[in-house]
Amino acid sequence: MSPVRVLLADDEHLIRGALAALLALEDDLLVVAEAASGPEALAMARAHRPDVAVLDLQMPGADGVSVATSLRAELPGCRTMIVTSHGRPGHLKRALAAGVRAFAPKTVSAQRLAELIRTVHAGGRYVDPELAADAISAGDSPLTVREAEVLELAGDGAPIAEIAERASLSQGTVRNYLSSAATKLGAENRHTAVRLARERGWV
Amino acid sequence: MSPVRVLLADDEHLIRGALAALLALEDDLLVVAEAASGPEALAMARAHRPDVAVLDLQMPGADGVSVATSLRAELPGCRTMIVTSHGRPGHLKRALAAGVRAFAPKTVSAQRLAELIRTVHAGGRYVDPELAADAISAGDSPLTVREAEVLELAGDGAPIAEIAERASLSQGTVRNYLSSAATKLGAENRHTAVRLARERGWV
DNA sequence: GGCCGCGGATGACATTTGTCAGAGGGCCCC
DNA sequence: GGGGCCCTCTGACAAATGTCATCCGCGGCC
Repeated sequence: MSPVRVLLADDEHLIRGALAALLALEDDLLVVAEAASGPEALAMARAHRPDVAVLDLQMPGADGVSVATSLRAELPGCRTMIVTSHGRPGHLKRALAAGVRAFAPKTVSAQRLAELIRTVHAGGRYVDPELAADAISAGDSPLTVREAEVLELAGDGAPIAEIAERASLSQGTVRNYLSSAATKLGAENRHTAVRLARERGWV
Repeated sequence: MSPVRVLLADDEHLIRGALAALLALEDDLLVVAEAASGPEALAMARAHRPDVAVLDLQMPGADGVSVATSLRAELPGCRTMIVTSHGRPGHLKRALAAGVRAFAPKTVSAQRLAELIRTVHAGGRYVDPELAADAISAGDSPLTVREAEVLELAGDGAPIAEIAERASLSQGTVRNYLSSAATKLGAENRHTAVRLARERGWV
């Protein structure tokens, strides 16, 4: 049986290299390409057509989920999985929606990762139980589209005026959205609201 | 010549394990202990007395810099180095002040890391050139002790009243500190001020 | 058609925050 | 002793923000 062809994408050279070395020890796995950014991961995937793509969630250029979305369209035969340091419930949700087959934190062992790659290649799925529990308990976002939009623009602490301009809304409207978003999230003001929404992966 | 005894501390099992495997390939390096948190790193160091401690900056319990500080006091013979994903200028400064001998981003290769460990063991020092440049251009914190303190309490978006209470200050004083801090940082409001100070590693 | 509910928008009003001037006390250094 | 810097506080005013009542348009439903 021919080995599983794997693409590794992670911007941290140290980790990517170490991972490649470890996976190389497995007879049935073959790392055929490595990438340090989202776009590079796409290019490498096109060139090497891997069976499984192991993607870091945070990468320069394009994050793991958007890479997975593109891959799904371009290389339907290529299964994708996400590995990440900071798993937020919303990320998991977005990832699954993008057709990602597995979602694991970087706290898993290399042994386990190898197993996951085999599982995914065989058509299976896997989601870290703890992340899954978080995602379920966090539930769906109670925010409307506009609320989330405005909340995102408020993310870097910009004043209302700037948010209003960037969203092409009146300042009053922006304030209402922020207010209702904060109420829904149980926050005292928009800044804590932003933080909470981020923690739950809703922005 | 006996090998360099190395302690690896990183909360991401995947990376720690992979790293250990890679370093094991070097004849002159010996990973004698691994830890997944700050306190565990300290305990392992006490038990195994490594020559060099490779510490992740972000760990549960206690971050790399505080571990380095404790190690310096308890095991003066143990050299410390920090490896991190997100290098902020202020972290570098704090690390050097704590007696850390090397500071590198996780984008370095394992080969390079092995070299660094040897350099540090031999008494040398190393700072990633890019991080060093950032640190120099960022300069010293213009904030007074209290300003930084209040700014930190403002970190999670709490209202002034709460900050004042937690800092045991009058609300007016808090507002003044936040205002002057924001002015010094060139921010429009305290929230962007917090963000900027965080980026520069001043809080 | 008429009615209801809902997301979206607006303006008015109250509260919070930012800014400024000033003032007293403590500390260090010349 | 004097000067300078920081800490703390106060009071007052301007600006930003939060809250609320209300209105509009749209789709579903009786």
